[in-house]
Amino acid sequence: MVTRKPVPYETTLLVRDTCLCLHVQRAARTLARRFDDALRPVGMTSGQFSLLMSLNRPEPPTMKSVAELLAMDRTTLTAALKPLVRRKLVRIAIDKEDRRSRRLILTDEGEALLSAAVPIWKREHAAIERALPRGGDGLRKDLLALT
Amino acid sequence: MVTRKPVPYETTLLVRDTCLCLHVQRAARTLARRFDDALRPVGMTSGQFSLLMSLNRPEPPTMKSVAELLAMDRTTLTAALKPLVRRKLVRIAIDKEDRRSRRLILTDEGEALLSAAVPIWKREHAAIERALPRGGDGLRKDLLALT
DNA sequence: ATGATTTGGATTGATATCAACCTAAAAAGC
DNA sequence: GCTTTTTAGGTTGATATCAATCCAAATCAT
Repeated sequence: MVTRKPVPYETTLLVRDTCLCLHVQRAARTLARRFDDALRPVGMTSGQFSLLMSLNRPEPPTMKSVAELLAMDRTTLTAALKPLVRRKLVRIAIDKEDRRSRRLILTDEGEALLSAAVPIWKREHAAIERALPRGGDGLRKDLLALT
Repeated sequence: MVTRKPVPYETTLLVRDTCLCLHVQRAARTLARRFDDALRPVGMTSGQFSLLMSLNRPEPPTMKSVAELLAMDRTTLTAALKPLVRRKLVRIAIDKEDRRSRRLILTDEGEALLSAAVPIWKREHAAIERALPRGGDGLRKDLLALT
């Protein structure tokens, strides 16, 4: 004889109310949508903003370091770069010192687009911090502890 | 004459250190990977776990209500259901009262798989809460405020 | 009632995500 | 030196994500 409801409903409620993976995914989707909407006028998604911004350094970073910074898989980064390279916002160059590595170079067009996005980010981000009862610092600490 | 570096490096550091969208995305990726790894032995991803668990109710929910609960687009839910329906873990039935709506029904196989996943979730989630300096409550509050 | 609007989903197209597997280059061991 | 191992990325295949668009059913307005 097979048990009909092997998972009690209370467990479902417990997961729904406490699961941090679920809560973080929900917040991630909501925030991404919000920034996607805000950045749409300049033709950029939230993920592309984070990626382009991470390339704005004195020394162009390697793919590995960017993937680690964004906590994403290296192959995800490869895919994410394709539309940016196609739009000539990013250029990929083989590292002179280590020919396995690729340097990710923000082009002038990429810089210009990023520049247009910065005030949008500032406005949106300030609004989000205001919505948090205790500001963003505690949240950032917790999120860093998870990474 | 075109300005060379329209976005100051300090802005990049500010975004990297404070952007909640970025921090939440990073944590979301890291947590998803962690639960994906833990749940792999039972053949389920973290997202599929959340989805299947949300179907374990006395009354099978509609797609709209599940999409809202998970804060995901309705079309994302349509896509996410396909592999689950194919594996016969979920069955989709037209609502009797409103023929536009679909009721998502957890099958016996779905229940069995979910049942196998619950102890894994409990173990993993307890470990994550332990890693948070102030426990998960503050984090959950903040994440809810963002959604 | 009946025509207009709203609502629940599906489809298509683009990007995002990662596992599994592959290649090439650098580093380590001998 | 030369072989083995490690490391940086790429490719493929599957699922995830959402915008834009469409369809059908329910609701609203008159």
